[in-house]
Amino acid sequence: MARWLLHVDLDQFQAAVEFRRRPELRGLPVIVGGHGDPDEPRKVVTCASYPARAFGVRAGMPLRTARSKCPEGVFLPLDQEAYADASDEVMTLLRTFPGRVEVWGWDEAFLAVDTDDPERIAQDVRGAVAGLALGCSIGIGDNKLTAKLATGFAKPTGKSSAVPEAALGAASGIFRLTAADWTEVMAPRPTDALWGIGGRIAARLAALGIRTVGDLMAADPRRLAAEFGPNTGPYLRVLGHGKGDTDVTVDPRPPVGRSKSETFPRDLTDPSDIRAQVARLAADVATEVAAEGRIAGRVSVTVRTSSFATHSKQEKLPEPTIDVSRIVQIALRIIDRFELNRPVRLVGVRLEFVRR
DNA sequence: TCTGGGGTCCTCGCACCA
DNA sequence: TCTGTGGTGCGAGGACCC
Repeated sequence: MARWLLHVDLDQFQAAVEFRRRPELRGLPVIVGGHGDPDEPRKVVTCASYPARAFGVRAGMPLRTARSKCPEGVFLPLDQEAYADASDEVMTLLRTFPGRVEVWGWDEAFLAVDTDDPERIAQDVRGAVAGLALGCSIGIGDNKLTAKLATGFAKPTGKSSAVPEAALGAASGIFRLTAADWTEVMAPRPTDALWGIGGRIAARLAALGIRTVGDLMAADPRRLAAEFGPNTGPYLRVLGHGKGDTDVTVDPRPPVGRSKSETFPRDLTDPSDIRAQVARLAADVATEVAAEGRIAGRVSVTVRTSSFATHSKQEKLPEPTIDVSRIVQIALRIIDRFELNRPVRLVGVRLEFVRR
């Protein structure tokens, strides 16, 4: 029997959770984000239902833009608690299948299974998830990278502009991608089709004449190392060849840190207002961290100005602490090191934990 | 498309020290 | 004592992901 990785990705997750409690919204262009008010400035779309996507609405788009593209859209506020509960339901269900489950965010998981018929298991998973009144797409691969990319071809919308021939019949919501068909499927695609390569790295690759996955496969590793560093350079080439992690970690890794940030509806200019917001966020995040019994070893403060320039300063604590007032005091000391001479649109406070 | 919030990991420059 | 060098820790920033 062979080892397979199944990447399970819930479809239009936040919208689907809303459909469960408001079935009358099914089939409508639903847009979830912010407080559900499309007039609210500086809030963005978290999830658009497939009908809303047909209007050009996308995650990350300002709500105001979404409304101009889709005036008849139904705008709903985020309900983190409901999504967390729904996610738990799905992950609990996945753990009833033979195999190992690694949770990957709210709406994704990897399932490692030993089988000669991974499609059969994928169909069973889809059926079980449908029993929760949710939908999912499943990518089957020989590692996490191929499984994850396969999901993109299994999505109902046909996420990619050029869906491979084999996926055209994938109304089943399942697609398999392995080393055997990697070159045929992926080589003609742009480098940012790969999981882990975004717009910035794709642009830097393009400057080296590397535009497609096929180009990346043939690239000189020394040249990549010179451009991207001794670790990232060779790693990019490995990605290009479709090699990926096969380890599935059942136990969640301990978090490295916790942060809170806020973009204000209007820029802040008064330093005392900025200090007050930093103190509030620091107190919030420190209270949460203390409640979980974690110990902060480092405090970091981020400031984003009206021009979107983002700067952060940090301080390692002489003694790790869970004391909220002490953390607030340090955060204020850090914000006082900034030159607050430009309007500020966002501040954030991050705590990094001491490993125990 | 005037660009959220919460994460993780990597790189680079600098200071310090042996 | 002065200078060079290499390791290490820290701070800042970049990039990616959902």
